[in-house]
Amino acid sequence: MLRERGLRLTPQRQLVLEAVRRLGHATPEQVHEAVVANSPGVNITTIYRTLELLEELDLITHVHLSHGALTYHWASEDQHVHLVCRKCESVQELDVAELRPLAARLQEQYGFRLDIAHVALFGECKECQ
Amino acid sequence: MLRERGLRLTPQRQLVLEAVRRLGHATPEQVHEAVVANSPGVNITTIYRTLELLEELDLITHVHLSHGALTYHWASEDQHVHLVCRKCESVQELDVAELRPLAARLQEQYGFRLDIAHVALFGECKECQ
DNA sequence: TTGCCTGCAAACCCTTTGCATAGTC
DNA sequence: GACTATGCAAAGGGTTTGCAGGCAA
Repeated sequence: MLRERGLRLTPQRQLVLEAVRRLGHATPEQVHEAVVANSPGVNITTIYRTLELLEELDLITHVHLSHGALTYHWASEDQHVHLVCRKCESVQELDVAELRPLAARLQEQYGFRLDIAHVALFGECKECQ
Repeated sequence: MLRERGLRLTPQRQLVLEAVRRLGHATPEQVHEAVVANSPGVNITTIYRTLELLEELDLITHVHLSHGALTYHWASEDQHVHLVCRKCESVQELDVAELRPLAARLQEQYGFRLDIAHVALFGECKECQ
């Protein structure tokens, strides 16, 4: 995919992609830690640039969990919605199917195409209530 | 309300509250601009501290629109959900009623109490599709 | 060899903290 | 007069940019 676009396949790019896939959900900093564990010296700047690139290629996506905390994950992984508790900060995953009715309604009524997997819903979890 | 809690009523606090109510949705920086327009010299630190305080008092709330951009708004205003277009960054408002079925379902099935007004949904708006 | 990628350092934005002073009660 | 709230300055976290050198093609 990279070469098709005239881009280059570098060790760093492979490492970042691998790390995201392995970690499941991870912030840029967590990806950095994981990459550095194998090959020290990789700069966090490269992590940011690579994450952005991989997202353009639709290999990964990101979601805003809270306070602007970005988490990236493998794009083809089972999609899910994130339920974020504002009290204990815990994150619960939810099958995207739960949002299908809403998505359909938004598309029909408002012409808005909901990016289901990009959604984070805030509230209060069972334990905190 | 402030005095009940042993807190003080200051011009700055009145100005911030007024600005939030008047602006509808505003980032801390926008609130700051609005306040400074009337009374220059009010520091942005005070804006942050006051916004936090007013939120504790349930006079205002905030929502994460994108990239960690906080926007505050008057708490008793008609509640609404935000539809954020990831392409053009536009924000559309949606009646919270649209999310009631989902909220009910989350409560029943997962014990998660959805904070409806705090939700921002990401996707692509009509124009960008 | 070409020119994209990287590492490094510094800048950047937004937000928070420490401290002395001002101002409310 | 007591003690909270403010302004100022500086630090902080996370992210982005500029630039010279390194490396894939």
